[in-house]
Amino acid sequence: MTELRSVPTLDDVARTAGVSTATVSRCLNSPERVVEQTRKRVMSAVEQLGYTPNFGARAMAAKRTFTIGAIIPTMENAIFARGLQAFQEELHARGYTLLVSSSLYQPEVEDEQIRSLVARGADGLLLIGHDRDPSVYSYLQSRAIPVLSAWVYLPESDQPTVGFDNRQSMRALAQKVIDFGHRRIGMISGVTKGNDRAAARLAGLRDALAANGLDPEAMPLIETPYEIENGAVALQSLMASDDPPSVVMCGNDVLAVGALRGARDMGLSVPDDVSITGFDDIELARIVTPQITTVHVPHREMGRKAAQALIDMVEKRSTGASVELKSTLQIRDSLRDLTR
Amino acid sequence: MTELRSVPTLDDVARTAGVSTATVSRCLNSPERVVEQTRKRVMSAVEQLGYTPNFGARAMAAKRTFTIGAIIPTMENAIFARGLQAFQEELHARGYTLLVSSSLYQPEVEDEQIRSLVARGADGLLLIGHDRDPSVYSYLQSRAIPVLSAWVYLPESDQPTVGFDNRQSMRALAQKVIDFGHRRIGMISGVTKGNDRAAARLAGLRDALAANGLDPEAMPLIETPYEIENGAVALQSLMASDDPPSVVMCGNDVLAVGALRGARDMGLSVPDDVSITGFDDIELARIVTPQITTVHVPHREMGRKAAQALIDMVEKRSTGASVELKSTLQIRDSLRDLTR
DNA sequence: GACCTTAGTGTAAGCGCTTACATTCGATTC
DNA sequence: GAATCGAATGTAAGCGCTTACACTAAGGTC
Repeated sequence: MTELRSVPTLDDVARTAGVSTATVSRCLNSPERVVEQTRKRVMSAVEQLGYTPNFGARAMAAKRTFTIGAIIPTMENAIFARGLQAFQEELHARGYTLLVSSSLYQPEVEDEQIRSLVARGADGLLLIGHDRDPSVYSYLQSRAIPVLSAWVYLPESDQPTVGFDNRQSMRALAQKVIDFGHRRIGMISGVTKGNDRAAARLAGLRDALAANGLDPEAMPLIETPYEIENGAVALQSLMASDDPPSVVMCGNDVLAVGALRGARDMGLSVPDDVSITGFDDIELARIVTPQITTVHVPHREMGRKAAQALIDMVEKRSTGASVELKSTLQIRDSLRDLTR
Repeated sequence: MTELRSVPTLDDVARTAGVSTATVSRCLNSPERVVEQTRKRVMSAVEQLGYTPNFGARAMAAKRTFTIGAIIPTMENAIFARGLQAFQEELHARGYTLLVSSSLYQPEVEDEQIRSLVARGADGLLLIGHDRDPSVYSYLQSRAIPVLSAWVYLPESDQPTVGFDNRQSMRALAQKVIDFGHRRIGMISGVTKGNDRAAARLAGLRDALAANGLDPEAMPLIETPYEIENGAVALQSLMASDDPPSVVMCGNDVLAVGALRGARDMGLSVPDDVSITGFDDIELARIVTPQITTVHVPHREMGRKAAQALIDMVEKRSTGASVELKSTLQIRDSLRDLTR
């Protein structure tokens, strides 16, 4: 039965140690400014009382929180997990704490989360993608809160970005697909509205088609939220056509895995009856059979670089330059080479 | 070029609206106590200034944050994602915000995160599993912060739990495996130290062995962190034995998927050469080929129930009763029935 | 020996909010 | 018409912390 004494405050510690509150605060925040003997006394009082500083009070007085906020579209699939994990590790190593929320791909929810993180005193914010209402950026700017957009690379943007060129990457993959002799190409894209990464990937595929004399407008296309089940349904609908595609390119690996299952459920063999490609190179892509041809994104590196860049901005070491990462093609069994 | 005026405060709003700060505060927190006309004036001032309440100040004055903290072992694989998502949705519906951190399965890190969440004013805490240093619980108790342990069901514990009986569930699966004629059973377990769920699953398997006249001590066992790669390595090591098991039961689906890949890489066919089982029934289990026999855990329901129970505790409607959820066996292709 | 440093510590003014209590004022009651 | 009441609003005291500034004492300097 633990007694329920009230939570100890700085004052209690000061009284117990026989010093002023200022000294206690200094012991905690810049110990080198306090002489050893005093510090020991204070620390043992801290220990004895089980004191933990009140974060809100500290934030209010110091106007710093050493907290970074991140808002990702979803935690449910693995797209962001690895990058975020690396982001978090790097922050931790630099003495910052990460606060995460998920927006469920809904701009209004994201808005709310941004305000909530700001209200909580986040020193900086990591957002995914860059396409959002300008008022969001002006709100953050008026509060002098650094923002970094990740998972995209847009050097010409006002805001710094850390990521890769989604459009170019998809274009490269599509070029490979075309080089393999595919002409009837279908796509299962993520929802492009409010999602610049999805839109860029779609655009990249169209670029490749146009560059090879194929009609981008004629391409069978289904837009659907990033969920496995949706990939399965979409594939079946594409393959039900009179002139089904020889390859279905998916907006990400989650859709691709779904497409794979869709094909299997339909009795189609991949890649003999239809080829499938993904994007992101999440773990899933190498686990399914056949393994999925995809675009490898250096997620961990992106997370780490994003953390570094954001901290630099927060600590005023830079105003934020964009960082580009290179994606690479991962050609695996789910894509058939028709030229051989 | 947005001007960088300083962040508006309650005072600014009050001045703009020509009322006192108390009235503004009431408009925000209990609007029904303010007459319509005043409220409108205040709200338009809020709008006009782009005012957002300062969370720290609010928490300090009100001693309530409407924030719940959760600490999960990892975000990197999907084990907790679905349950947490449901937890978050339910909290949101009830007006609470969720703060998540991950402990990387390290008790010291978890400790630190707990203190950090408490310092941030969390009204209640969700933890995974129940096996931790008693000082953690007494610390929380001295601060009167409700805690709920999830992913386990331990009715006899001091603390409320919401989850299922890991031991019994694994025992049931093992019984099925034995009923299918398997006698040479190997296990790839998660690290049991500091992880009561992993330990319970291992114990459940041993229970079943003993109950069927098999020697629990003789069972080949590898303990390894929950990662796909580790599952692959462990399986290969188990199968390299002179008398390899006919079935490898894994501590969770992540290990099982790894084991599956390990078998494939070794040229073994599942389930003809070796059967594999998992635990959790995450999406992965149904995506791989063959689909994995596993224990289905109602993750979403668990998340929802946990949120309800925790809020009830925070709002003093209950002191927290444990809730048991039922797991169910999912027999799929990765387990061979040797009796037919 | 008077004066200046400087290191170590204390004093006290906020930071932005909520809320107990005080005040005001129009409506109701007799 | 005076007394009473209650609804709407205002006043002001903290909540727990950081930090600018003030103070003290011990060395150094000339």
